[in-house]
Amino acid sequence: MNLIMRDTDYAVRALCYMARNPEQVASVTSLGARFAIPRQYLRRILQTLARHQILESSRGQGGGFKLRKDPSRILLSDLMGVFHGALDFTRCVFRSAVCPNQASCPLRKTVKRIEKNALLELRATTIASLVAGQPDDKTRRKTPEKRPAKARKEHSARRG
Amino acid sequence: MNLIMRDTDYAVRALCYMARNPEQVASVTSLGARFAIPRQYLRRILQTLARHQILESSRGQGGGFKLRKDPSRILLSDLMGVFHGALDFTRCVFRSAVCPNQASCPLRKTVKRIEKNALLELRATTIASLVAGQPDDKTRRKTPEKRPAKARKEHSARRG
DNA sequence: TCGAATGATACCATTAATATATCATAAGGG
DNA sequence: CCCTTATGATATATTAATGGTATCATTCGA
Repeated sequence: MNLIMRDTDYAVRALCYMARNPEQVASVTSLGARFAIPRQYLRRILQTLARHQILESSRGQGGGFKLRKDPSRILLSDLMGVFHGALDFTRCVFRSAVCPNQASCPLRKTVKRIEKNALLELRATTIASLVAGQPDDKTRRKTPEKRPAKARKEHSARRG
Repeated sequence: MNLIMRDTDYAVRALCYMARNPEQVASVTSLGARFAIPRQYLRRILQTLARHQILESSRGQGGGFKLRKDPSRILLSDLMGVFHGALDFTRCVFRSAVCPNQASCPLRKTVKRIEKNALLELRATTIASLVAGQPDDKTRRKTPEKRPAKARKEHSARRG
């Protein structure tokens, strides 16, 4: 019952960073180290975002990614859509074979109402709004830079 | 991205039926046939509900299940909790190892807000309210009884 | 030309979802 | 009394989704 998946979450972090550092071309290696995200996984994520015109990429030495779209036009709902398709709380369960009276089914109506409200909020949340809601990078600098870029992913406490 | 899982959905159907037929002791076989739900799966579901004091069971010939709790006190959120634990849209993703600034993280706040609203609706939805929202069994009898109780589950069009 | 970077994509491991199967026990009916 | 129909408990199987890794090709700057 997870609303935001890991890939979406990782994407958000990387995008927020890029929004706060718009001039910089950020490489997967540096971003992965900074946020402790597995390199190859993050790489696939950013490549996907580039294919969707959200990022632009440059190859070769000194290459990496930067924003192509304005942060205020990158909706959380878009990102979820990129990685998992459009939000659909009723996928499968209410498919016609199982639930023949789709139109009237009150359970479906309830779920659809919840979904609609969730979608409104997800569309109102953008990279820009997330960055704005966050303390500025310079003000809260406690551990970020001194984290030894070691990606402690292995102990990956699931269900923690 | 499914809010209601199959087991919860199956449980809702069985419970709604029992709410509409309070005197009847319903066997897994009859319910499974009526709603085209796999027998053994439904059985495990109802056994779980019995363990949670939502149903009472009787064994042997003529046995089966009936409601123990009043339909208006069986919340949709409860059922989800029985099968999948309490609703938690932020499970795992925001665990501390990955998201160190849990308190301030604006993404987390957004998700928590969505979750809170969803929970309000899920708690407002009961077996009683679902039954009330549904046309009475006798009035809408179009296909229900003539469905040949054959459980067309195999073609199970996933992602449909 | 070397090395650091992405593009594309195939592969792998774990977990969750969705069942199915089985052994034991209980209870009613002939 | 035993057969059939039930549930109680639980182990096993199957499939898809999730999270992550590896690799080959290409690009580009020093």
